[in-house]
Amino acid sequence: MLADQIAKMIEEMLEASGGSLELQRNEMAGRLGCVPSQISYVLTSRFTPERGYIVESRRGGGGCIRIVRKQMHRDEYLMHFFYAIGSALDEQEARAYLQNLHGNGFITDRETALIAASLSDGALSDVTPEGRRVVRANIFKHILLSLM
Amino acid sequence: MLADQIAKMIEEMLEASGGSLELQRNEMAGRLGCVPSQISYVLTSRFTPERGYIVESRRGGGGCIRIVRKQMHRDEYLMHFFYAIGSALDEQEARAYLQNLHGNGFITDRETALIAASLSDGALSDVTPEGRRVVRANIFKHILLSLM
DNA sequence: TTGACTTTGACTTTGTTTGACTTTCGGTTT
DNA sequence: AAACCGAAAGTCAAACAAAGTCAAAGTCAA
Repeated sequence: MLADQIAKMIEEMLEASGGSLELQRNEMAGRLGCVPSQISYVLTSRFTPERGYIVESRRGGGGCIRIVRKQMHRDEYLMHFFYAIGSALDEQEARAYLQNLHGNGFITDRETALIAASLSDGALSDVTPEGRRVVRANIFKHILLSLM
Repeated sequence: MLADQIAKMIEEMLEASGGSLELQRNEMAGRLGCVPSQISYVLTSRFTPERGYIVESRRGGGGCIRIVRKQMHRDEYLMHFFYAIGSALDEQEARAYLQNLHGNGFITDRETALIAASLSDGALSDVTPEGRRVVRANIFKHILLSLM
């Protein structure tokens, strides 16, 4: 399957470059003989935060896509959290996780306060109460990845 | 990319001169082999107040452009931020502010990465694109509060 | 045969580069 | 002075160069 080939190729490039790389969507699509949006598809379906990847991009002339692989096995503890969080989370649960992280020395005082602030109901007051729990889980997971 | 090269060059000149400098648009464009308005473009797209720069200029014979990197003091700085962020914010703007905070030593590397992660489009992907900008501004403001 | 996953391409959004035209400033000429 | 001139910088829209989005169509396994 096309998508798998592309994923494999990106994986190899990541390997060769030690975990992070920049590519140009159009250029890559040209080399592979596929439409550019196929690259986008592969990135959104395979290189997700859940699987430990961070993808950023820039449009316009000279634009590009940056892919970073986070070392999962590096810290099983954080990964454990990552999975424990699941897809939704309320403020109390989030605080509990934070306490735990803090207590084990993964994050500083300031970082704890800062993360608590960004996950608070107040900060997310523009999201519906139901969506809020989902958004909170997502933010938390992105933060965990950034700490690895 | 041309714009990035120019930005880098100006950045270096600022560094070498300790934070402020004067340049001539036409003369600089000549040296770089680009049209003068490219310099203007770089200045308006990169050397913005959000990123902590002040740009002034004088037209006419002997005219020039003056660029100053400003560093404010903590209190007024954070106040200013609150105003500046407003009620909605896209990811690019958020990054610019973050870069500014980091550059002035208000937040560490880790904190910068962590906040960037929590404000990223990825982290907020469950919110509609429009709502996202509002939520992002709100989170950012809560984070700033937690830093005071 | 249905439902999840893939593939494609038309259309949108964002960012860059260029050049023609305008405005402003300082000096010179009347 | 007032008018004029040339040397800056400013403005703006068009052309170009990416990446993003989305829905329709295709594929395949259960």
